[in-house]
Amino acid sequence: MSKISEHNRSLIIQAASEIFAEKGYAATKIIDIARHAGLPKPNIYYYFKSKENLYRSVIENVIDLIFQAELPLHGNADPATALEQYIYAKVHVSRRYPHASKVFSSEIMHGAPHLPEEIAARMKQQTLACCNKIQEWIDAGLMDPVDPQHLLFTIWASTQTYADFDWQIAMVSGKPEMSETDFDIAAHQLTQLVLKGCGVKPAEQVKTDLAV
Amino acid sequence: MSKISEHNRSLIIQAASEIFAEKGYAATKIIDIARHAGLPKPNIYYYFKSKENLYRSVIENVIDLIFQAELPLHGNADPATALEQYIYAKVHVSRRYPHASKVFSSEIMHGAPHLPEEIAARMKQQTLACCNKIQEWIDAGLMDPVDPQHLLFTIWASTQTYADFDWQIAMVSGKPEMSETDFDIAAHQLTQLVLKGCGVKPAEQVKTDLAV
DNA sequence: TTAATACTTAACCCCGGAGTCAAAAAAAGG
DNA sequence: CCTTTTTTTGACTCCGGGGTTAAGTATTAA
Repeated sequence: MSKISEHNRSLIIQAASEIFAEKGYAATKIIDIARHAGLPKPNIYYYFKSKENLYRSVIENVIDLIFQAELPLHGNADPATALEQYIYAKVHVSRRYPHASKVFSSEIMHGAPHLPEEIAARMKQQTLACCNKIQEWIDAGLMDPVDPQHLLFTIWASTQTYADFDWQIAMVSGKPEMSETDFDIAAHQLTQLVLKGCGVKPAEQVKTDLAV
Repeated sequence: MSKISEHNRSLIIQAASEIFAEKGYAATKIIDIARHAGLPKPNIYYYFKSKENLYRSVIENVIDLIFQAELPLHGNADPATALEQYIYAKVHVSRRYPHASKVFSSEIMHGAPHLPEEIAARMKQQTLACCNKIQEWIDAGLMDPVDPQHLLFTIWASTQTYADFDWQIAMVSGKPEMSETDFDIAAHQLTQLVLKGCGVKPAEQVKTDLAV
């Protein structure tokens, strides 16, 4: 794949992400993506054979970002640290890649008609791993016996909301868009809510316990 | 407005809600709504002049339901009771009117292009009232000093997620759909998370305090 | 019973957006 | 250089879905 091809492909994916996020799949016109990428329409068809195909490429791109954010829950950190990092990672995705978040949400909301089976399987499996990790913490007495799945749903929803419902947040708060600090405050407050709400022992406490 | 007109209108609104929720505005075909309502296509245009107009009617319908759920925060109950009822009301909307929830979310996610200015204003004003109420509780020492707006965002997101992301929840949990009990568990756990996470004093405590 | 109004229906129009194509231009390769 | 491959471009086709029309059939009102 030549330099120019690679460059144009990423230009198009980027533009497509934005337009798909803004309008949704059906309302998106290829020509709008083309204009936004500064290329003539047939180029889109040259690099990606169809609208459907382009959309799938965008989805794959987006999924990678989402999956990246799951990493903090797969290390060996204590629950307080892991959950804090997890929430920050999730909020970070909403801040840094709002388009990706919206495309993903939109896709899921409409029953994931374009999501490859294989990706769904990976999602399920990864979620299971997260639930197991949380269950371990519960069994070890490091936090209250909550339902891990519902806890995840709450974290997912609360963190993605800052990208997906940015319009509502802007309207309600009166600010046209959230600052870096606003995102940090949001992540911090959600972390506190989760840690305190689930009775998670602070990190030092855990170390001490294990040392004894 | 005759009996038959009223009946058909509500048939159409109902069918339209479902299809709009399932597919989104642009991907929805009027003929699908017609079929789903058991009526010929031109009837849709007879009762609602255009797709846009029908969609706006659906939105108004939907907004009413959403606004209904805000009521618990406007009474004089103590925070523990009010928040519990609020969360249950929100979850109830997701369970009972999943289509409404999705239509609303989809609309907001794409920048609310069809939402009348007047409704946005009501939303803002009502949110402000909720924030004030929470701030009062904080000032009265009935809960931790959290940011009321972010708390609301968390509650909105976490409750709506059960309607909006039902596909993901079904996939992850392995159950094709959530039972009544599942919804109750979800509402209960979220309530606990919020109450404990925000250090809300239990209802009895509040009464005692005021009595002293 | 009749006139007016409300509702239904089949057949139609039309536009916009997905997708194509063939020829030109530019890059790469020898 | 000339040849081959990649990329660009404007001008096209085609069709699906929004919206219309005009003629019909029920309902209502008096």
